[in-house]
Amino acid sequence: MAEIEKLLAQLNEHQQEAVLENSAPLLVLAGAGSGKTRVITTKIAYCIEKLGIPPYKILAVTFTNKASKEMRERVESMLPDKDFAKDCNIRTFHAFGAWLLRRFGTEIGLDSNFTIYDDDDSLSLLASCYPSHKKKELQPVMKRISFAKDRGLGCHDNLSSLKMDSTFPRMFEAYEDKLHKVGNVDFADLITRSIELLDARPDVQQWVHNRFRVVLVDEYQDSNIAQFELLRRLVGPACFICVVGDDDQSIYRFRGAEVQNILSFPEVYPGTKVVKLEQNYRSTQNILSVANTVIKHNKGRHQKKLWTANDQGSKPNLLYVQDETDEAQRVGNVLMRDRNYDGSAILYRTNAQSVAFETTFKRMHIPYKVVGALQFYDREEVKDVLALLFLLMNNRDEVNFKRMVNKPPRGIGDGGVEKILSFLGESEGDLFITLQKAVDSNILSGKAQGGAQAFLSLFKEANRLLDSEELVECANFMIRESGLFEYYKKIDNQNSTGKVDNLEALVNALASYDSSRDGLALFLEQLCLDPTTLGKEDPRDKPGVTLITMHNTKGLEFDRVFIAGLEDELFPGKASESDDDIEEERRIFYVAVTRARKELYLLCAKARRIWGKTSFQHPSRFIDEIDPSLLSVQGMKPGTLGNGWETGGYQGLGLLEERRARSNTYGDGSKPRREGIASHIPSSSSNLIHQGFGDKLKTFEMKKNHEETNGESLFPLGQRVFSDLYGEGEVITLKKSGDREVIDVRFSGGRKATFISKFAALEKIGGD
DNA sequence: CCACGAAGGGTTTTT
DNA sequence: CCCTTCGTGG
Repeated sequence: MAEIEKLLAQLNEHQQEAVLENSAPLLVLAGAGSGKTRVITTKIAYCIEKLGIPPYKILAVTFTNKASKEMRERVESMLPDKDFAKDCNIRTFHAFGAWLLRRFGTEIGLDSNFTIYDDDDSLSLLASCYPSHKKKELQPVMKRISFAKDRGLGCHDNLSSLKMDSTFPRMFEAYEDKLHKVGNVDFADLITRSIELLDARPDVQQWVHNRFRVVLVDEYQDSNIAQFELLRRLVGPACFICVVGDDDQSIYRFRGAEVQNILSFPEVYPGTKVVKLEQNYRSTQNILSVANTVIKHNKGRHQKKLWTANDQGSKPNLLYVQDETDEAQRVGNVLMRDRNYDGSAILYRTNAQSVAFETTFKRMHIPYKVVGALQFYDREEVKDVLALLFLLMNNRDEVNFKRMVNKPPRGIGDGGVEKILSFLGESEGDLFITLQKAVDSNILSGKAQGGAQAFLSLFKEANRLLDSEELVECANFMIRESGLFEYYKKIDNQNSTGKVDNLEALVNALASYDSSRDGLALFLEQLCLDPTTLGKEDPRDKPGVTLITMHNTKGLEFDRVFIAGLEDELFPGKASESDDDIEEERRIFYVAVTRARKELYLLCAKARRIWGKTSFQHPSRFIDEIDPSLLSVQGMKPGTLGNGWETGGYQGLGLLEERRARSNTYGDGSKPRREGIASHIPSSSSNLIHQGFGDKLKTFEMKKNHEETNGESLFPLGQRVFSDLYGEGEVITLKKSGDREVIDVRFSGGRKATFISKFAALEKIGGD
């Protein structure tokens, strides 16, 4: 009992207020590092210990697997009885939906053995509705379908807001029909069908209302409309609801997250009490200043004053580096100085960026762990075995049937599959009855006939093994009898890939589950909900530097944070076109910066290999948004040598390599360009470089331009200029991008080049 | 029906 | 750079 008092005593006034309020609906607006998770976990402890609420009556919802794991661990560490924490329903929104549907799905016609289609499977399903369409064409359609479902829209609703063509509702409907027929659900269904369930079955809703006395939602700013609708239905009249969020940390808009949810909460729940947490306990003042100056640039946000009583701390560092290898090396050097690997994290925008760090760190013998990357689940061989297991659970699963019926090849080609599936209608969707009928009718070719029979008996025996609760036996049998074992062994022998080892690892993972059909179901479900944690221990337990995407770091904190790849078109990403897109990217940056407790490093490379081609990078606009006095800068910004970013100054790269890289990147002009800086590079200037101008490439002397920028134009349109390199010319275009002025200059002889005027080594000539 | 080779095209971010 | 897709020859 004294424990809970101790926990409370550690909280500040506002945090305590948030923990102690347990009747009125509660909205906690919590800035980064303000102890938000601590409030939720303490609240859970308080509800159990002080208010005597049974743990199983508490539901705590998060949005990412990592966050829910984190929360569960923290609650466990707070409660004297570990089982209490286990009894609490601490899940992601999707995992909760799966939990509910597994219990009551039969009420809305869902089989109890449904499995969950991931994005790939969903696309395959849609493709099976439209065999003549290419997957490429269908992908955006599938994306829209998911998006619609995330917003709580069904195929019969008004979909005009999605701006799709008139065939879209039809395709949406066809997909939904098919999904119902095969008896599985997709990710969005975990939410939308839960809503459907609660609407269709008042008795189930009543059960839920009786079950949950307390509902807590973390990272509420990331909830989408469908999740909000589900939440509304979960909360009964006797249920206390508390949501916690920060509009500055909303980074899942692409998935339908609706910041509006946080604003309208008090309207939906009249009498809502609002508590604000504005004291940051995590970061130094210097780090917080960087975060604040950047997020200030967002227009659509609530003013709030996040402050800290912490030390000033050291100045955050900004490092300009040559390329991604140099980037990793510099980070490695910093790490080697004090060897605080465990307390350090490298944050990047895209998963692909981890590769450079991994290879460099291996070479430098720096321990590291990659968090969140699909390493195992993604493998072809693993997916194959899982497909067999999915099919074993649900014999209507057409996607996985098609994947495996002829893998490894057993004589059933596309034509054969077509013939088999023509019996689907008279088999009530059961693919094995379908297959049996096809075999009986003798319409398959000789080879296909034999293959079909083999596939049938494979599943017959596998089902028998599963029914006698020999799950591991069953999996091993399928792997060997299907021919996958031999198939992958051969591949392993040819190019020593270790695929058979992965098959073994998969069976090992399976072995820790109950040997029944239910055990298999649980295994598959956990796998679908969190594919990153298959067959290996939690990577966070391993010592070493953490490599992680910025999205995945939400809720985490580190003594030292490196933010890699602060370059235009990488971060903010290439597809960020609208102001809203940029604001979302800026929030991601804000989240990343505020993960750091003591030290912060920002990295910006001048060149980067993307798809095997080197492209020259431009510093991220977010760097420009930081007051330079807040940073300690090392290395030189591209363009500072006075020649724009096109014509040199990239020290450290050989001329040959540089020239080749240029011609690759800009030479053919085929690279799609978005609105923004890059699009202002005229293609003729690339020709100029392409035509062998490299001969004259040299490092130019820095020629500083001392004129003030002040948002004033440095060069009017038509300004005559002189360049040491090009000779006389005239400013032909002039654009502003943020506080950068970018000009194109045409020189005598027709050559053109692009400059940032602030840094351009150009002399004005003639009248002004 | 299948294996192999050429060609083309593609990066966000997560459940 | 890697992965999927498409076309050919057996």
